[in-house]
Amino acid sequence: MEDVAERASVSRALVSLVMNNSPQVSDEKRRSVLRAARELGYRPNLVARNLAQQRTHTIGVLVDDLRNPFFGEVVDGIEAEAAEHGFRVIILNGHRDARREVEAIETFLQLQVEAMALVGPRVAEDDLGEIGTAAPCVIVATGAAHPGIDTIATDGRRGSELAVEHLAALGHTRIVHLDGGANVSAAERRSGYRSGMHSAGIGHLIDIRPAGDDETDALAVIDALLAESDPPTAIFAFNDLLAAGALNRLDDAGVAVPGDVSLIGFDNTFISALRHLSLSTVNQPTLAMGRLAVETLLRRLSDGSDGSDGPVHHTLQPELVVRGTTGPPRSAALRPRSPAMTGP
Amino acid sequence: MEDVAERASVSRALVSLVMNNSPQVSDEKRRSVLRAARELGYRPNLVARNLAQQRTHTIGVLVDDLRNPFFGEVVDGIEAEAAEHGFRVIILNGHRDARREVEAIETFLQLQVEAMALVGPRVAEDDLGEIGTAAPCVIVATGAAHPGIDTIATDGRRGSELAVEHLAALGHTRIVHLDGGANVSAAERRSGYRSGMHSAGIGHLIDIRPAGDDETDALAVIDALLAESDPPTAIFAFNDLLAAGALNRLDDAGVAVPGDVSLIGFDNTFISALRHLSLSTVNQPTLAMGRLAVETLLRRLSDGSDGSDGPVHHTLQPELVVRGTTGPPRSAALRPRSPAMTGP
DNA sequence: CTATGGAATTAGAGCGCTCCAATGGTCTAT
DNA sequence: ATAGACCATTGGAGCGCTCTAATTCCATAG
Repeated sequence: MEDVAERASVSRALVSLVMNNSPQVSDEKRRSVLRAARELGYRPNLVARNLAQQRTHTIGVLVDDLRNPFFGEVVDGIEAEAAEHGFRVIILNGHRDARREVEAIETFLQLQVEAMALVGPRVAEDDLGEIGTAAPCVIVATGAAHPGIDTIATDGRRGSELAVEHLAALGHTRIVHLDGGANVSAAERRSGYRSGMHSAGIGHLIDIRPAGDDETDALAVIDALLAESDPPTAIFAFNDLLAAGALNRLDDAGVAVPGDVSLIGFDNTFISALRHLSLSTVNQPTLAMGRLAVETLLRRLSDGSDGSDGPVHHTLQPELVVRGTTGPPRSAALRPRSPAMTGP
Repeated sequence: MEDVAERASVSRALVSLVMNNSPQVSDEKRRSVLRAARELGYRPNLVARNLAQQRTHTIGVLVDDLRNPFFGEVVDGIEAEAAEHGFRVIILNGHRDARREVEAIETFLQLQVEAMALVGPRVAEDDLGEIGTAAPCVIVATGAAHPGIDTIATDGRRGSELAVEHLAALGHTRIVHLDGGANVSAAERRSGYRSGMHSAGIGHLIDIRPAGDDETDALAVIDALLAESDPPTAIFAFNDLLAAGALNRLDDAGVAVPGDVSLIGFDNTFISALRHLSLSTVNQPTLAMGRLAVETLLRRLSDGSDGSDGPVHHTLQPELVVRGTTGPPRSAALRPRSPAMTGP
């Protein structure tokens, strides 16, 4: 910068003004500074600028798992909205691990991000402690597990109800829920499953199996289900990945979907749309969630409020997406020579 | 920091030493500084540290598309290796757009990253210009399109040959290649397809159709192929996503895979492993590529060499992954009443 | 009792930039 | 002619930290 100033025979301050394209520099000087900068290959040092300005114009985005396309879509929304407001986004990977998430958040704070969006975090509110309030922070896509922090979520309860209603309307009664296990959104979706079952008048058939949130988590549960004397006619899985895993296993076992068993997931990831899976599922408006997350953060930023005075919870509406893995129940039990159905 | 120093009644310099856990501070002082820091909720300011140190210990990773799980896996490898060497990784999203990639790289440089890994970039070497050499830079997963820069790639030519050999061994001769179009790796895979066809003695049947690198890019091409009087018996797609799109469309049209048409992709993304797709494909060792990328960067960093003195090209070996979408050719043409095969 | 060395600590300059207050210059109104 | 207003420009302090060289302190040797 020194050099640029000298070459353009102006002061460092003037170079700074040009670099921030301030309106109050003469065209002549501006041109000469820009030329000098180009000739010297000058590139402003953001580290120094951030320090001097005491601002970074940066939002930190923590992504639970870079391999899950669902999160990628949310991040797209975040980036779009952030860019429109002159914010940069840097992404850190949580690797599906609460401990690494906390480390990442700590890194964000040390890097002086102005706000943070945690996308699908696994860390519990308690473990977040002071760290989550050191900068405006919003939690995206994790449901109602963080009452004390701003959140953007799809109504997981309602989404589950939609799934169950759909299956019940098709005539299913023996509907099993593959539970998300340790995943933070699991409780909400589970409760939606419960209430859906009750509203459909089949509350006594509620059947919840702990599974997880990854393809591999489905294998053992499906094996166990198929080994039972009278397996369910429908399965509602915690998310698409789990459903995909379940589909694999059912296929292995020669069970037809939806002929023998109906299957529905959650998230409407692009994989569920692949024709050969053609998974019925529940859509989350990912892009809107991302944008809303940034809006919320920017509001906190301009308010100067830190969220301790009443957090904001945005809940978006899920949508049922019916594809090819749900259909009417089979008329006989899977194993030969068992009664057709157990429902009332 | 000032406050911490005062509270522990030591100098700022000593606090700095403690924060960087230098061995040459007495246990007594160290403890008292750490306590003061904890009590005040002190968090070192990395921006200031980076400026003072003239180092950031940061590697910038540019990802072509966050929604493609293939890239997520490469990044996992990069992060693992970087962490082992005390480097932080920050990720920027290229959004499948060369212009935004250049912007992202510019941002990295301004943020003073010490090195950059470009994962699956779309930007051509020429457009990179000076920008790519302002810091050590390695290009991952984009094949041989960047002769002047360090690269880590799977041998796309060999991979394509494997795919074609596999199809030829099954008895296919009318093998069409769905080309990656503007994607930088396209040329290499195309040339592998060519040489594979020649080695199989069916060079005269080479048939390349421009497509793209996304699911949606397959639709029109498949429609066109099916409308022809004698469609191919096998399709080799540029990547898994494209293959998945092709599979969708073939399915729509009631064409059996692999009964009527065999299909093979490239990348071995986790989606290809989903049982219901069960896509035959070519594996790239993603994790190893990520780690190797960081190794290469670190070597440049310690050498002080900037790559202009002979870039390094690492080429890893692809592997054929045979799943359920490839099989022997159909014995009759797809349309009734056409001759069975056109091969020699 | 002083010299010597080593370990622990500190003062202070400096990293590259921004931003406030101050400067000089030009123009208009009195 | 002079005061005031207004604009482009600049000097210099300061952002929070590190790092070198200097200083202090203590133990040991001469």
